[in-house]
Amino acid sequence: MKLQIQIKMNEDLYLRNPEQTELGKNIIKHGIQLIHKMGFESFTFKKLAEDIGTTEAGVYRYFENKHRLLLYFVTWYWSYLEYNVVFNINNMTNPEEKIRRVLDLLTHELDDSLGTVDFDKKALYNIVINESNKVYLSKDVDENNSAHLFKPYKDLCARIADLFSAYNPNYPYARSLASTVIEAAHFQYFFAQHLPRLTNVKSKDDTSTIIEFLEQMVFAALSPDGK
Amino acid sequence: MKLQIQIKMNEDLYLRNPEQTELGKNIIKHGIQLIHKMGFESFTFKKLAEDIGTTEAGVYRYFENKHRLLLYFVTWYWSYLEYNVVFNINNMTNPEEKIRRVLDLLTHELDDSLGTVDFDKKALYNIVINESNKVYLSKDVDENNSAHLFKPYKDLCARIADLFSAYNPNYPYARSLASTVIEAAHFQYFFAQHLPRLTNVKSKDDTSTIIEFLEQMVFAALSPDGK
DNA sequence: TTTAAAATAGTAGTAATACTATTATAAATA
DNA sequence: TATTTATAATAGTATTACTACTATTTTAAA
Repeated sequence: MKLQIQIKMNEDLYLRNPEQTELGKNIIKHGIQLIHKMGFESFTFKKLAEDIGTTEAGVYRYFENKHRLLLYFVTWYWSYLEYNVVFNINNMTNPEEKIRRVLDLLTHELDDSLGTVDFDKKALYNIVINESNKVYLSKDVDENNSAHLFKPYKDLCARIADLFSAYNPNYPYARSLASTVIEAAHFQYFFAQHLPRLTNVKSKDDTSTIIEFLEQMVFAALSPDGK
Repeated sequence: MKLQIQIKMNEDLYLRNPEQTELGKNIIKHGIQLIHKMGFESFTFKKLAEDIGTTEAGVYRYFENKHRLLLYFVTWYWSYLEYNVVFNINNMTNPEEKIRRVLDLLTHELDDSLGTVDFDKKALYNIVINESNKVYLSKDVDENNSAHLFKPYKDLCARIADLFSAYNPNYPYARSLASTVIEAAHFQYFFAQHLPRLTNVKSKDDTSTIIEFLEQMVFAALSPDGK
């Protein structure tokens, strides 16, 4: 049995819920493909509209601008990942095992174990790697943050930080380590692909090295006798 | 005695060397101020030209586009930082002490110990924090990389990785740790300022926590008995 | 069953951005 | 002094990021 995944999105992310109409679903589906293919900077609502077979104004009725659409995608990923983390470690008792599983989830494309969606998860993972930082590295971080648009990212980070604290209650930088690990997982993948001198990861498919690097770093940092 | 700092920049970064004319120097000086004030997305050559008192075309004669100008600034920072690292650890013998000094340099605004420049170093540091990732998170990474435009970043990373390897020759992820630490230093600063739930750093002036976090992480990871 | 109002979609704009081509002016050299 | 040569300013264009308005369809009330 396969479930259809439904993630409740913050209503401030969109002007009209894209999940409720055919056009809306097409905006999501084709939007992910197009941003993935041409990169966020070259992506425009006009190109998206042409791709779908609607008008530019049609897209604008769903999303305020392309930044909001990107934020919608990235937020979906964060939410899905947190849900995936919770679901995966649910039946585990060993804190170390939980952390290993989380690092595993962070470095892999989203799998379909929880259910299916009607867009390209691989493309979405690539968007997260290449573009996700841009959603908060902007002049309206504070405004967006006040509107709780980054809540899923902060929840994910807090959840991982809690695992670190459970493993070693005396470790004082759980949140910093969590955000560092999330970002590093993505950056190491990107560097392996484009700037290999910045990493020991051999290729973009070499997820095992990313995991080994992160595991060694995390458990060393969390070690009670860590200097 | 104060020296005037001169950093040799890759000639592919600009159309005409901005250091050789008054207008060029103004583009650098006012460009840094403007990007810092309004953020890279809102920044345009037209606004810069108006600010300086020249024309848009005048700016275009020096830089191909605003991305290249940003890359020029970020590259200057990387080059200066590497020079600063070399200069600072030059007379040190203890590998641990060297690493501590590097982490210190990474988390602080550029100081004037090496000499003076005629632009706002504080503003440049903020640009690096807020915008530097955008120079490589773009569709033309590979092209820019082929033109050696990221060499200073890679050199800086290699230099830090070498210090890690000197401290522990058996550590297998020196490069990954170096790039992670560089990025983390900047991200933790940004998170403290805008998304505090993602960090244990209390405020943007709380550099000591950033340093303590990074030091603990680095030395734990590099520890020979690290699990 | 007609009619009005509400929702949705399409057309046609505008201001700003990111440039480029052309013309004008100043400086340097023959 | 004439003439290249270098540099700067003017005036464009195509594209982007929207918005206002009009047309059409759907829904609901009379």
